[in-house]
Formats: sequence, C-alpha cells, structure tokens
Amino acid sequence: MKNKAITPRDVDFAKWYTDVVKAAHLADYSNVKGCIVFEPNGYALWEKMQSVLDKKFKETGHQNVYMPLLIPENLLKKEGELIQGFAPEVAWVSEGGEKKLEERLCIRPTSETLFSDYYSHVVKSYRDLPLKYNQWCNVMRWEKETRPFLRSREFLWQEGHTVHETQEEAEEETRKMLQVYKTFFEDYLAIPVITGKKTEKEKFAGAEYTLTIEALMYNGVCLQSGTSHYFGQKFSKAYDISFKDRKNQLSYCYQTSWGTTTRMIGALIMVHSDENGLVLPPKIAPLQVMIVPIQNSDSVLKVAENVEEKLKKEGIEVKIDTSDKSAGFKFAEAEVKGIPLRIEIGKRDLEQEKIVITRRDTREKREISLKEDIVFIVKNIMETMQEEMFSRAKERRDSFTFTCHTLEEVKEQMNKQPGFIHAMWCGEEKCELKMKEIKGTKSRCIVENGERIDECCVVCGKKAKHHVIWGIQY
RNA sequence: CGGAAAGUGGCUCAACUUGGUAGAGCACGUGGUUUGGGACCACGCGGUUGCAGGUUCAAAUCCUGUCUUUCCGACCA
Repeated sequence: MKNKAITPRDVDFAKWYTDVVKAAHLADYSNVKGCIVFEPNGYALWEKMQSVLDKKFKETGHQNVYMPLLIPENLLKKEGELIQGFAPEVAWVSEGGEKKLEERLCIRPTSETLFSDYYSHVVKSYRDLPLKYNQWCNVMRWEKETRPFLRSREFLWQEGHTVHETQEEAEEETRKMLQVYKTFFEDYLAIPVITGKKTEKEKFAGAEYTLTIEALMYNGVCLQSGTSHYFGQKFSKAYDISFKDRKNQLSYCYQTSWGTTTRMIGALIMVHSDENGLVLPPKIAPLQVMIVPIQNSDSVLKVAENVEEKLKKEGIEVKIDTSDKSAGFKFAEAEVKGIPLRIEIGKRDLEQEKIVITRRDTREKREISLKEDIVFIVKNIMETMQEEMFSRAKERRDSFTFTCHTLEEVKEQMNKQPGFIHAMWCGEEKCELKMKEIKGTKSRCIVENGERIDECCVVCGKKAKHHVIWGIQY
C-alpha cells in the first residue's frame, strides 16, 4: 500500500479529499483555475446520477430542453435581484473573432433569465400551463476559491424551470422537487439530509423563498446539496410572462426553479469514503462488482466468466480484472475506486468449489460455495451494504447534531466538534451575522413546523421566531 | 480579494543556499519468472526545470512579472 498513499482523513481532511479524488481518477486539474477534467470514473458517476434523477423528473411530468450558453447583458439585467446576487461571479464574452461586441454576453451562471424570456414568447393562455422543463448543462461562476466538485468555476448540473397558473401549484412543485432530491439522496447516495427553508439572507437571489436539502460531512461541516426555489411572480413580471386566465384577464404566471450539481460527487466522498479511497453505495456505483482472478489460468478465468455472465444477466454492472498485475494490486485498485463488491477467484478456492466476496465498506470477506445462488447472494449483500451505509451516515450525523441555548454554548460546541446546531432565532439578520463570527457558522435552514426549543433568540435574547439549524458551510 | 507556501519526466522528490553537461525511486515499454493484500530480474523509453521577460560568457539555480495548486481568512452551488 505504498504507491497511492492517501493522507489519513483525521490528519488533514482537505488533503485527504483531494487525494481520494485523484487516486480514484474522478478528476484531474486543468490549466484554467476552477475548471476540472472529469475523468471516466468521475463522469460515469455523474452519468449514473443523471440517469436516476432524469427518470424521476420525467415521472413527475418534466421534459428536457436545452438553452443557450450565452445571455445578452440586457436580458440578464431585467430582474434586479438576480443580477445583484450574481454580478460578482459572472464571466463575460466581450469579443467575437477580432471584434469587440456591441453588447457583452454573459456565460450562464444559471438560466432563469433564458427560461423566462423563452416562456414569455410561448405562454399565451392558461391552457398552455403548466410548462415543466429541465435542462442538463454546464454553468460558470467565477469563484475565487476552488476545489474539485465542491466549488469549481465551471460545473455540471441540472436546472428545472417551471411556470404555473396558480401560486398553489407552483408552491406544490417547489415542495415536490425538494422531496425528489431528498429521496434521491437518502435512497441512492445513502446520505441523510435535513430539509427546510433558507433565511432571507441565505436564499437564492430573486426567489420569494428557497427550500434546501443540507447534508453533514464526515468532519461535521455542512453541504448545501440541492435547492428548490419559489419565485412567485418576480420573474414573470420582469420578463412579461403573461397569459389570459380563465376569466379572460391578463395574469402573470408563478414560477419555480430547482437544481443539483456535480457537487453531489463531493458529498459522496466526504460522507462515505475512507483511508483506502472512495466508497460508493451500490445503487449509485457505475461499476458494482469487480471479479479478481488470482491467477490468469484458464480454469480460473472460466469460472470468472461464468459468474460474470450470471450477474450481467440480472442487470448487475460487473467486470473481470484480467490485467497481469498481482492479486494484491488488483484488490487495492478496486478499493481505491470504490467498487462496492469484489469477487475473488483463485485455484485454491476452486479446489474447494468456492469463491470469496468482499465488501468495500467494511472489507468483510465471505466465502460462497459455487453451488449457492451467487446472483441472489450478491444482490443481497449489496442491499445490506446500501442500508448499512445509510444508517452509519445517519448515526454519525445524529451524533454530530446538537441543541444550543446560548451563544456561549454554540461557540464551545463549534470549537469542540462542529455539526448541525439546533437553536432558536429571532429573525434578524444582525443575529445571523453575529453567529457567523463563530467560525463562519451560518443558518442552514429554518425547520418547518419546528420545535419551541427556547422562548428567546440564541443570539440577542429577544423573542424567538424560528427553530433554525446552523452549521459551518463548505 | 488579503496572508502564507509550492511548481523540476506520469507521481514523490534531489540538484538551488555558493550560477557551469538535470539525477534517483516509483510508474511506463519489452522479455522472462510470478500471482491469496500494492511481486522479482534484465534491458529500455521519457524532462528546452509552469509560462514570459531580465541579469550573465553561462540560469532549474539570481531578479521581475504572470499562471496554476495547496493551506488560512473575507465572499459563494
């Protein structure tokens, strides 16, 4: 275990993270700050996430479209709040060929303006509504501090944009898509999330309100992992998305948008992975089983191929490592890449008519007779592994979830062990700013139907309005 | 955007202080022996030292600028 040395997680978490990214060949750095090369292993993971989410979007009545990469400056500026929020991190195209452009073009940081402009052309009557579109694309935000997957200047995402006849319907959509994200995180990524509403300070620029899913990383730092915004009529009024309603009156429609990004790959690493590299939940792993022949002899390979065929038939993603590396090398390689199960087959096993199945997460080995139903057992182990990865993540999150009643307690807790802090808040921004002085602790979300932990705001002691979950942000 | 550090074959580093033909280990290629937790032997390929300029007879080495990476703060998916 010398070649691919990964920095121990508890020694230097940030270094460990980038070591895992590099060792698993998820991404490589490029020549432009904040732009990474998605290597095959990283891109396959994104494709897998895409395929699951895309199916869920379609099941909930959405269609995919594709909007342009460039946004004319005047179009971007029609809605004041959005441009204010994004101005500091927008990249501009100012020349075409050798000529300076009459009007600068913005490289999309998000596409509300493009969707809104388009919707204003096509929405004429209540009969045209709702329109529920999504796009898979790249966006660009000129970040100063960058980290692979977690914060890059160019990243891949999906952005859903919908227009509705009524407020109720749009709000229902906002909630529904947040639920889709939550289910995806918990069922596929095996990452427990908390949900709630962002404060005014933390919400998306231009939204009436923002709903969020927040996950807790292994080190107790929080990651905003998906957001769903309710826009009301802000954009429809700015971009004139009007229609004739059922009473033959001109109305403005109600909008939503919601998105998840390649940051999810970062979350997967920071929640599940360990000193030996990446650990992937079976349901999201692009390659689920690696068969390792200990010797490349005909008899061993024959059994390996036979097992491969059986698993493939059942839709399990499986490969045989036929390289002429030593067995130990193959084991380590499969581990660093996070392949959930490894099946070891060698001549010693075959003498006893058995094979060995090893789980990536616990590295627990199990001997299986060739007479047993291997497909059933593999499926079974993967199911167990999926469930156990989720409960382990949940247990860790719960053990890093605290309730605080005073600012002193928050300070003490954040210095000892950061995590999710439950505490009351009066609703004043100045109290959020005061909280931020403690190692950058921010409000993660307002808990819907939250508890009455205290009568007073944890910061100022005035009457508390909201039950808020706080944490240090990535 | 402030503060700090670093950039030399694919990777980890040496040579830099004191300017004088860029070197090692790993990886890679070929042949062979191997294979149950990162095998071994032999031979071999691969670098205008991040980039640009300057000083000098001579620059990896000294100077200036710039780009990238990492860490710490301010700002954000």
